[in-house]
Amino acid sequence: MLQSKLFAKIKRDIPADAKNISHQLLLRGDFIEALASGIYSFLPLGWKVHKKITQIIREEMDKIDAQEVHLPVLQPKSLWEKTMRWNTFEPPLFKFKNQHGKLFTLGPTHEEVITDLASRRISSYKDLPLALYQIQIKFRNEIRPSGGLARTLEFYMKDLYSFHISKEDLANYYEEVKKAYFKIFSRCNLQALAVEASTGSIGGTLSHEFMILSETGEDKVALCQHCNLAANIEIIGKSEHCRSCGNKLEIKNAIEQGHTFNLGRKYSSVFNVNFLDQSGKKRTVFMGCYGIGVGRLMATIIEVNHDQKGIIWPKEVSPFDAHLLVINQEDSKIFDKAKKIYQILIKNGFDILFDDRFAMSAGEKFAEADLIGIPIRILVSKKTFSQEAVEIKKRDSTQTKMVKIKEIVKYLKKELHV
RNA sequence: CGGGCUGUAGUAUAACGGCAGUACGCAUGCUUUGGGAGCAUGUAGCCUGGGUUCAAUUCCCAGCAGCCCGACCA
Repeated sequence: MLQSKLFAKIKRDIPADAKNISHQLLLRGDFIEALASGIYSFLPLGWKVHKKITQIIREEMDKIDAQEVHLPVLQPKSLWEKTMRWNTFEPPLFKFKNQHGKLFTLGPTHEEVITDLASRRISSYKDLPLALYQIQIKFRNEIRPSGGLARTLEFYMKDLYSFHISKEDLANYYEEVKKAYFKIFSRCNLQALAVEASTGSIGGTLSHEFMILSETGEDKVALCQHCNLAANIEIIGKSEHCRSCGNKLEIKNAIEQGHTFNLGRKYSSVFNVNFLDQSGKKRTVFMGCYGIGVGRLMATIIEVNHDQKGIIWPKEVSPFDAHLLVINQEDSKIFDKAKKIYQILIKNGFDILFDDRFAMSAGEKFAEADLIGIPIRILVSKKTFSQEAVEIKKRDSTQTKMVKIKEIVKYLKKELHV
């Protein structure tokens, strides 16, 4: 991608309305733009990152044998009355009527839809276990959206639902999902912590929140260094001591980034998701559901991975593989060399942002590159031209390194592990 | 929804009861080019409605919008 054609207006000033560092950097780098409170457009840079994150999630879901589906956002009232959540779901549903006066909601989650669907397709123990997921937009009528992408009224969520013949089978799968979640967060360069949590509007018998420790987090988690107990402070009450070993608890700020629920038979019994076991006896399935907010994850990655100059994207979620900059480009030989290097890189399958812009000082190009945070910067200049090389600098380091033009492809393959 | 704060150009801001200013951006030209360049000429703005007043961007009221705290959440 030529940066001269990129749909992005990178801003030098910090937007007055943004307080969170991730919100500031997303706006300055023109990854997103607000339409209204809690409602954002994703611009090309931001949407590329969003797609990278969903790709990681897809890969990890596929590894635990979950199959991707796409369920409706528009959901009829009747479905929500079955679970008694039409008037009780928190935050309240976005509700409206169609032309015939029939009531609908914009789905804030999909337990009703998926369980209803499963009820017509599961009839035998041979149909189980089953895991279905989607990465899809959710609408939540929050009292107060905040922090840019941290809490929005509409956002993409990966929601996974699993169906099992027994409590034990569900418990085993639940652990597999937890492992997949840790993998997803670690690929985003985040350290996650699974903590015991309350089950809220979703319900069920047990739940874990996936917390990313961060000063800017809105949640507080209690940690026991002695026995590794970790819980949302919501569920430990006023106690300052670990309930399993009595050690003093440590309280830390964290961002809730995912939530897994053991639903038991809460939904399956309402929708009659039954099957015949090997002895021909009718039984009701056990269910789990598991969510990750994609937009919030994008913000959290920035909260944890940035410096004073801007974002430092982990390579797996970076909008581009590398950022190619040319300076001293008034010398057409140097500009042509940079163009040639760009061609070589894209021919080898790399996704490159090429800062081909003229009439822009070197300092400004560097500053913008640091702001948008692509992990590898490749510079072509007067100095590198004479050496038949490029200068490579990683975003998270101050070191630079000369790499011969002939060696660039090899170098990048090694760096990006492709 | 309760409490607080704020609305001036694309962005960040200043001043003012009497012609609205600066910086960045953007456009054009010339000069510049290894860490947010220089000069010149342009471009573009007082959230909406009502009230007070000779006169309101400024003061008052209402509305609308945004942010922050509370609550809730991925």
